[in-house]
Amino acid sequence: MNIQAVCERYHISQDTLRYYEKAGVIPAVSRTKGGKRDYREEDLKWVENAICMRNAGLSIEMLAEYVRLFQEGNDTFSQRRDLLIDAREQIQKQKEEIEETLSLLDYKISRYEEAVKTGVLTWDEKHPR
Amino acid sequence: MNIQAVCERYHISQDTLRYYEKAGVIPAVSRTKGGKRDYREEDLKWVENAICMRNAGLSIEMLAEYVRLFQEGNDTFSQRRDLLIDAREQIQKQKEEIEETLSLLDYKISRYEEAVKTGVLTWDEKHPR
DNA sequence: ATAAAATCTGGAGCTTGCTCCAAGTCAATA
DNA sequence: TATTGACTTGGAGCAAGCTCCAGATTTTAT
Repeated sequence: MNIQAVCERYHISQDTLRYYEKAGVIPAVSRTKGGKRDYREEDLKWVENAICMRNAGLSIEMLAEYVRLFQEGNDTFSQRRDLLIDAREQIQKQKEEIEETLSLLDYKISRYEEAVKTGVLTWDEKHPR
Repeated sequence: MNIQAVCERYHISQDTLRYYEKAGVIPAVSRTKGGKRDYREEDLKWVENAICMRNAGLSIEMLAEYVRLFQEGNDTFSQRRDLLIDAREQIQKQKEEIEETLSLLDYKISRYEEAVKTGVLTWDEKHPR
């Protein structure tokens, strides 16, 4: 599968795909004899993984470190586990920040729905701005 | 309340506080007659709000737009409501990405816990990398 | 065989969101 | 009153994560 097909499938630019490879976020992709990238099943799995983790907000650096450990072989299981636990903690915390903000937004939106109707914006004192 | 006390209370730098004000993420802060910032109750509410929204991942630009509408007065209720709904949708989506990644991470971590014990790393084919 | 389209590489450039710095002002203390 | 320390501003600098570009190579279509 050529790079164009991959970037269409995942709605990601060619530049970003090449950048991910150069940055080590995915291992070196298979090539045709002409030197063009030829994404195999395995490569696509790595691309999906990178997109998923990046969408959740994990850093390029962290993903590259995982790939580095992966390529180092079976002596790095515990380091990889620790890295993944670290990643989980990071995004779990982010999820909590989001939940807090969501509930605040829900409150504010309800106040604005009312304000749009009545022409008056009111805040319950128990709530922050 | 002076700027130092505020940044200590919220674990945020003086530079960031001044930047938020300059960027319009919070309205202009009250001043002493000497020209120093003097954060009143109202100012602190805005600071808290900015920190909460930024932590959830909302952009400086979006927060500044809200403040702009706020300062424009009561004719902007519906625009502010729409902006907040937009914000909610953004971070709701982000929360979903995180949840997807969390469940993938949980699976991978469990595989690595096992790998660390047994020396062998296995993937269930139903799961992605 | 040749033109056009796709891909390659290395490196420069861009955007966001801070972060740091210099030079000046204000305030409290010795 | 002099000095020290906190605060001010405008602007430069920085890190992350792309994004764009130029010039070369490969592939496809005519």
